[in-house]
Amino acid sequence: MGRSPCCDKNGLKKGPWTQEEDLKLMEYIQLHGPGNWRTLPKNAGLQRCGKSCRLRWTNYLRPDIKRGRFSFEEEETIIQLHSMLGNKWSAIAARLPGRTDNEIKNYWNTHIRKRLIRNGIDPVTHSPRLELMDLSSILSSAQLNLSNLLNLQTLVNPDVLRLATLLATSSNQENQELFYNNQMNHMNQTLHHQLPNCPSIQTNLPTISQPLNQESHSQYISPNLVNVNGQILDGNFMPPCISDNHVTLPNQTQSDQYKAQTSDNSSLEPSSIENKYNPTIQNFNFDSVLSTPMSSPTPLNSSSTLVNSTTTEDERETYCSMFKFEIPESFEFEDFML
DNA sequence: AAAGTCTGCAACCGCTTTCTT
DNA sequence: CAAGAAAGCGGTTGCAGACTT
Repeated sequence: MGRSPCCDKNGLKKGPWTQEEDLKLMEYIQLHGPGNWRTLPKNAGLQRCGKSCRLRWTNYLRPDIKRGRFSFEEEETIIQLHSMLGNKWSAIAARLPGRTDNEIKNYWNTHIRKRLIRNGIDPVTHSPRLELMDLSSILSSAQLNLSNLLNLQTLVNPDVLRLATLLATSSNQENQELFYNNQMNHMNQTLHHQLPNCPSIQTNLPTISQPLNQESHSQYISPNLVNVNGQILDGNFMPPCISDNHVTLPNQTQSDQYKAQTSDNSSLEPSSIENKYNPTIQNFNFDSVLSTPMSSPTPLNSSSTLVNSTTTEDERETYCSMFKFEIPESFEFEDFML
């Protein structure tokens, strides 16, 4: 037969914990340690069920809990892990010392999720969704703020980067360099976060002398793995060419160019921006480019098979290209997954 | 200043997995 | 091996405080 019931639910207290209850629970755990939640409430003199005690301890009273705002690095880690693990909050929390699954879940739902949607990123698949994009917020800041959007997302999902490269056909060298260096710095940061011992990437800025057609685009941003100082990396990035107030789409005539007046668009209503720029976006066939055989990992959802020790070579490559770093052969996914 | 709305988060609920007998 | 309880987990709710009208 099984165990006896953990607690009689009748007459047990629910709702917010009082200071006195917290004190009782902490004192008891300091003396006896956590665990055996079934008998703990009775022994500690609490009118709560064991489940409630466990939750209170793990989410609030534990001494190693880090409170306060999430740092940029923590946010970035959450986004990366979520793109890989989905809503596996406990697995994500295991990678963020001092943070609880509940806290991460709340933070995701109240902050990160909303911001991704605002930036046109589907929070479930981490893929770009133009219909979700808040054009006004993107266009209203200086330099189109495109690099900010991309900084956060390109290392999560290459499709976003590919969208950026679609916008990268002017020949403004200064902006090419700016964006390229920005991307490089961010890539190195993320790389070192994942692989602390990996040397920094240093490559020369490729020169784009004229707008790329789709064929050369595919060639240019194909998922070639490049060997950088002995590390195999996905070389799938290139600098978009964004001039001060124009972004030129490939295969577009001058009249179709996506003109964004960065100096005055802050005064535009979202609807007027949409009306002004939608024709260009609609005319351009994103689907045809996105369906070209580039690095496009299958979007993960919560039911997707997670990386494990039986992960195939192809799957490894997929995850590599997703995050732009190599997963060494010796890497034990099972350890990672806890 | 009051009422209504929004936001953040602690805690609960119910389902699944793990463990014990 | 089966039954049933404990533990774990993710989704949801309810409330307090902040913000807006």
